[in-house]
Amino acid sequence: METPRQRARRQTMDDIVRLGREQLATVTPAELSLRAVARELGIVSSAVYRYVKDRDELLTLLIVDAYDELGAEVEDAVAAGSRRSPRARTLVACQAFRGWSLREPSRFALLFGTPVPGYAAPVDRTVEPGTRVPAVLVSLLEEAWLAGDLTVPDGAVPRTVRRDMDRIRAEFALTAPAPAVARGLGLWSALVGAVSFEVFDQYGPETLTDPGAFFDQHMEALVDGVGF
Amino acid sequence: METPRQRARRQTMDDIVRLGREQLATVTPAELSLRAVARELGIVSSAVYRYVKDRDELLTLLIVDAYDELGAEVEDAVAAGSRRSPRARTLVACQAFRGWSLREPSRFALLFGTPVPGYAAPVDRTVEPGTRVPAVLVSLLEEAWLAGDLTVPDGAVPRTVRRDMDRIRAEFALTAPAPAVARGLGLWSALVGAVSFEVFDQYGPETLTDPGAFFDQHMEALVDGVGF
DNA sequence: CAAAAGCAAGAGCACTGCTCACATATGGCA
DNA sequence: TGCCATATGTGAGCAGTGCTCTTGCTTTTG
Repeated sequence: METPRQRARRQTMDDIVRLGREQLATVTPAELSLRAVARELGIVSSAVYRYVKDRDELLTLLIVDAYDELGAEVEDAVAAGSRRSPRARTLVACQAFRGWSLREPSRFALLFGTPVPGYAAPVDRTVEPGTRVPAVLVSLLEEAWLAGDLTVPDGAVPRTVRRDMDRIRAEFALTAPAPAVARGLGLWSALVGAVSFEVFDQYGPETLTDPGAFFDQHMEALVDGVGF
Repeated sequence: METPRQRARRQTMDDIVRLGREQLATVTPAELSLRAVARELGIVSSAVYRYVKDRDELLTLLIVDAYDELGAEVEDAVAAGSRRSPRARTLVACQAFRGWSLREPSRFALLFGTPVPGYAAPVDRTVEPGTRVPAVLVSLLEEAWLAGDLTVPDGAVPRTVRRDMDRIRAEFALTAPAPAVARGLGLWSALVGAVSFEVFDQYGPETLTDPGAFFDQHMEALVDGVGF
């Protein structure tokens, strides 16, 4: 049974995360303010430390929150097109990733931008939600491989890289060969790079009038490169 | 002739930029402190505003500084191997980019990470130095095209993208066709993405024991995809 | 030589994260 | 039911930040 106090605490925790998330809509992660959260919560600034140890603690909560929302959105998008080819669904995943990121630039920055000052995300809490999107990509790769729709790139893979890829293959129980996995990982970093360019306005000013079309084009090229 | 006062001012300006750069070695852009610069300069905090209008102004100075150093380093690396193929030199450029970025993570973050709060880099001062690296990539692409060493990807390019690419082609006086230029731009964003993953530790923990080898592998794949 | 312009100092405002001593409300237990 | 520990909220305070303004001094300039 949940005592009223526990219930109140849980609600307050939820409010804190919600207010933090709302704050991230207008402000970058580095300037996220605990005092502002307390203020909007109608509580004196020091009281918020009863719920959250640190500013870093709040960041961790928001990171997990963002990873989960992003992961769910990508997973849903992929699941919605479950009758299409792995290649097509991979493109859908990329578009879903981009969509969320453009809608939530500050939360994207929280996950993939400059890490905040001395903060190191606690591995045990962020790794699992943080791997949801790459897990989707990797499972689509595997699916394509099993269906015989994946062209394995030829050319030797350095021994060190092969070992790393084999570890990943074991972790995700993949049968797709190491070179393909390596390309998949490359796709992941290239995807984040492309989205990061858009979200952070890295393309020169006025270079792309239709960034969406360019993105789709780019992703198709990348996916082709993977061997889909 | 330079009056002593002008001379002193110039030196102080140089010191400010130098101290800022040194501060960036241990601290992320978001927590760069004007007061700290003033302190190390042996000056009271308010006096630094005689030289630098804003914290943003200092950021701009440091951005230009970093772009220039990075640009020079990449250009030098490419020039050093001037007898090699455009493809090989493109890979050299990527490696040089990665090298500088890993050596200067905080300055990399300044250029390619989360943009600081309300700060928008003044276009007239940052665009020129900021395009040095992409300019190198694009000139290597052009060189390969002129040498007949570039396979133009087939497949149609959406009209909007084609227009954007044509604008870039005009700006850089390129004869290489639009689809190739598009792939070149994609390479640029993928390169930044890959380096960003390393600098910001985006790959899971302990996934890559030999990130350099993976990077080289990945870049070769990307460069192949461009058509080199 | 006097006026103007440049530079530095110091106080002050508003904001941040975070700690601590204290007061009050709540819940389990005797 | 009454008591006592625990949970929660308060307010003051410290150290740090960016930035502004007044005040005094120094250098350059007309």
